[in-house]
Amino acid sequence: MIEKWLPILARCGIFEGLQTTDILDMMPCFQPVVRSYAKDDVIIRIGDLQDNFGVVLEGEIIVQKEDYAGNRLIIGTFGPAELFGEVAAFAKIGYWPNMVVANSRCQVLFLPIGKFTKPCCKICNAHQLLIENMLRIVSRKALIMNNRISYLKVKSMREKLAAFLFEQHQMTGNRTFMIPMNREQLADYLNVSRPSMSRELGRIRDEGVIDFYRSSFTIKDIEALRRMH
Amino acid sequence: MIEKWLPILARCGIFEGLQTTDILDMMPCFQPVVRSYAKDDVIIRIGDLQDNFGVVLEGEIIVQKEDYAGNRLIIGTFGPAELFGEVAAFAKIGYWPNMVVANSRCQVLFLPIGKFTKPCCKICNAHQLLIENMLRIVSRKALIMNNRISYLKVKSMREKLAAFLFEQHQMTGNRTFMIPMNREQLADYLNVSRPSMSRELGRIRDEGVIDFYRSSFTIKDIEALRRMH
DNA sequence: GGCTATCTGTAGCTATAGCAACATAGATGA
DNA sequence: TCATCTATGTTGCTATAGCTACAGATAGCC
Repeated sequence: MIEKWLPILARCGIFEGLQTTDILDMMPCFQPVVRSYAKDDVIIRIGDLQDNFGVVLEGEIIVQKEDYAGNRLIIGTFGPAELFGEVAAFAKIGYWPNMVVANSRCQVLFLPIGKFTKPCCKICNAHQLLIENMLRIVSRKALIMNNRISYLKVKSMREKLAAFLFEQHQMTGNRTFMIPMNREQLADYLNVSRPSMSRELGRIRDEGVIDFYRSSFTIKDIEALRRMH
Repeated sequence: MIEKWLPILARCGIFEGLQTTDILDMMPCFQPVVRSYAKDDVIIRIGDLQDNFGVVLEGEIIVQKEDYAGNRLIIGTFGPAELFGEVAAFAKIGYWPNMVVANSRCQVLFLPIGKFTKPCCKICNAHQLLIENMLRIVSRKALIMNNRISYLKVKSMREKLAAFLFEQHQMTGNRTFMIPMNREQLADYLNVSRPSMSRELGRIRDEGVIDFYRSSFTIKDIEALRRMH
């Protein structure tokens, strides 16, 4: 059953430097669990007890915060071979600090962290490597959050949008690109209201700096966009 | 010279589970550097090349972001035995992503990360422990940032203040406590303007929920404060 | 004691963005 | 093809918080 997902697992950062045969060999030690979810299923609720973390095998999940009033902040979206919950798991606080929902039909593998810090698997040399990989992964994710704070720090919506669009431009290396979110999600990502965001996007377009249609954006004046943030 | 700081290092999370003699033994391998700074000295500029991280030995440092207009966001303040820069160091991006300044006269120890991932020191058993400690530390810090995002997410200043004061109350376990920042710094921490914050603090006080004088705060109505966030 | 720095509180004005409500246009499905 | 639903754009009103400027209070220093 796990064999089916080996190609995905091999692309996963925690197993970097390992052979697929090694991964397969150590799997029984981890006693992994695979679960399936439908779109919009709640995978994890805030406060759920945690002794494991997730690996997305198929589909996409959203990690988010939500307050009593229903305001949502998207922490991130994760697809095949990406991890979630590993930060809280290794901080060992014992419960999930964020909500996780399915953004599409998806399959998720859960790995308990007990076996990571207490080596017991057949390939013990690999143990050291697993921890070093995990240290790198967690650090990277912490850094993404650090950058994320930069977004949220910015006061004006114009700056948030400029920073976001400029980053998308740099990531894709293209002046025209598709963003991986709809308006509602982008607003939740930048932590602003959708109508206000649409209004500001319109203004920036009217100034001739960008153009857009739905999820497709084109930067017409890169310098102006850079000056905005 | 390093001997002088052993009591501080022993309290440091990376050496948890090690004897002070072990710490002393492995120090030559790390080729540590100790530097002194005066208040307000810039310790690290954004973009400085990074192959190490810092341990505060004495005094206090501030990790912050600053934009061209001089707006500042305080990421955190760190005192004796606390680390800074280890997240970026182990994410291996090669440069410092935040600015670090001295909040008082201070002494800082810098440890290169090369020796962490490539064991070579005399006490090699300890190597494994160092990495596991570091994984826990980095995860915790990532989690603090995750919580920090919760603060910044909140739209209204009232909610930010309520969340902050409530957390201070829970941390100290006391209804009266001193906050470790002045008004200007608190405003930069919550990412709001100082006058607006003073105004809102005054309102909350007028409602009989809190009382304060300078850095000393007293919560008079815990339930009301809890309801605010 | 008196001087100066810095910190904190206050007030008025204004710009920004939230919100609700509605309009339009794709997309989906019977 | 039509009907429905969802995503997106638009508008007006309003509340919030930013900003500047100033005033009072405190602390440090000579």
